[in-house]
Parts: sequence; C-alpha cells; structure tokens
Amino acid sequence: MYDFHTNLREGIDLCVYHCGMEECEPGHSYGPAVRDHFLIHYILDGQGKFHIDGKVYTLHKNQGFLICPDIVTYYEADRENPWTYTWVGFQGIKAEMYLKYAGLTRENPIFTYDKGDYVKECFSKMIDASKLKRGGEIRLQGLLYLFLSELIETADGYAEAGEKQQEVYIRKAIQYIEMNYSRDISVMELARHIGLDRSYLCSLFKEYLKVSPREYLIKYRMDKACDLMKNPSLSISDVARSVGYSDPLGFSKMFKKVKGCSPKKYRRRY
DNA sequence: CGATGTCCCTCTGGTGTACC
DNA sequence: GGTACACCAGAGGGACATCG
Repeated sequence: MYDFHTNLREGIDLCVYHCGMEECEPGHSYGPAVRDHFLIHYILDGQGKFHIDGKVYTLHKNQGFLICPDIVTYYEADRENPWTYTWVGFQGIKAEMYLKYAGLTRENPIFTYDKGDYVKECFSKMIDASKLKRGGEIRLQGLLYLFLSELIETADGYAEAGEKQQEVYIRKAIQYIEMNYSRDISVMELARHIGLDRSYLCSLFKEYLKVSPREYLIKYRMDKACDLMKNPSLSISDVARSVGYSDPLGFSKMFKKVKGCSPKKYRRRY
C-alpha cells in the first residue's frame, strides 16, 4: 500500500532536493534529459532558451521555467548574453497542487516575477540554508513554502478565480486534516465536514494527490511524529497520543509500516 | 516501556449504478 | 460531468498476551 521504501522524504508535503545559482558560460546547456523531481529555474540576468514538448521559449531576466518529473527538457544559455539563474529542485505530495495554484504546469511551465527582490531573496536564503550544519533542511522547506506562496499570490488571480470546485474540496480536506490530525478523526468525519460522500472524496484524493484520504492522514501523522520524536523528553506514548493514536501499539505498527523502522529505532538513528 | 504476534470486528477504498 | 449511494473485499486497528 505504501511506497516510501527508497526515500523517507518521498511522502512529505514539500521537500527541497537541491538549490543553487549559476552564472552560465555562453552557450552552456543541459539535456535533453529528464528529472525525477520538480525543478524551477529563475533568471536573474541575461537570457536563454528552454525547450519542452517541441516548444521553444526564449526567456530573460525575471522569468522562470518549471521542469516536471519524467519530462524531457533542454535549456541553453544565450551565446551573446548568457543567463545567470538560480534553481530549486523539490518533490512532495503537495508539490504538483501548489504549482497548479501558481498556474505552473507541464503545458504552462513559464512564469514572470518582476515585483521586486522577494523571490531572488528566497533563493539567496535557500542557498545559505543549504550550507547550514543543523536545521538547514527545515529552513529550506520554509523558504520553499515562502517562494511558492509568493508565486501563487502573484499568479494573475489564477489560484482563486481558476480553482476548480474539486480543488476547493481537496484544499478544505487538507486543512481539516492539518488542524485535526491529533484527534481520532476518520475519513467519514472528514467527508461529512466537507459535505461530500466518502467514496467521492476518496476518488478526488486519488485523482489530485495520488493517495487516499486515509493514506494522506497517516503520512501526515507520521511526519509530525518524526518531528516530535526529536524532542527526547517525549516518550513514544506521548508522541503517539500527540498525533492521534490513543494506543502506542497501533502507532508503532503504523510507524514501522510507513517509515520502515520502529519509532524506537528511528529515534536512535536520528 | 516498547516490540511482536494473533484474533476479530470495524472501517476504508474501489467499483458499479443511478440521479440531477 | 458531477455527485451520491450500495456493496464487498481487504486492510486497519483495538484488545490481549508475552517477551526483552
């Protein structure tokens, strides 16, 4: 049922893989190649070309492009005025949905952000955070949220005006889970809260998030549990209760299933 | 206190169908 | 097309015992 065997980060809402900046040499290129995660480039200066699905976009300062997983792309710096860009590679359950809110898809992979230095500073802080010895991963995650929220905010009203009713249901469901994961909530209760049939809500989750509501809830709880376990003053029972499991046994069973090791071993390891 | 195993009832996901 | 409802197989999880 779960497929988190290769990388514990796969099921997380959003997770930064790598970030950086490059002043490209004239004609510097990458590809044609595919990525296994989402990758956004934001151009700070100069220009270049981005090839995807047979289309070629000529892009310049304050523009950016999205590369989706498993899609062949090619990009090349201009020979006269090569671009300098920053990039961030990320993955996660919510990545596709947030990108969609920002109006970014495989079909529409280009954006323009010329409302100041906010995005540029996000990237700069991400690069700094990636050098931190402790807490860098958390800060990177926070900065990625800030970056994406800014893209969504400035996405020409796409997010609210263009949001489909089904996406509203999903958003409400996720909000409900995030605010109630510490209680013993069920999918039935979740569906009732939104005013939808349980089966229909399930099919929407599968369609938009590729996981069932239950899987999403469990994954969310286990990620929270991982965070809580970093606090040595909390027992496994305390952590279990804090994420909605009245029975530590049930929590341990599920934790092992999702994370691949028992809570005790996880705590020792991290 | 936490891990492991077993039993058994409840809940969930998925599917087909019907309604608007 | 979007949504609700009924149904069923299988997974989830609570209760209990045992062990380290």
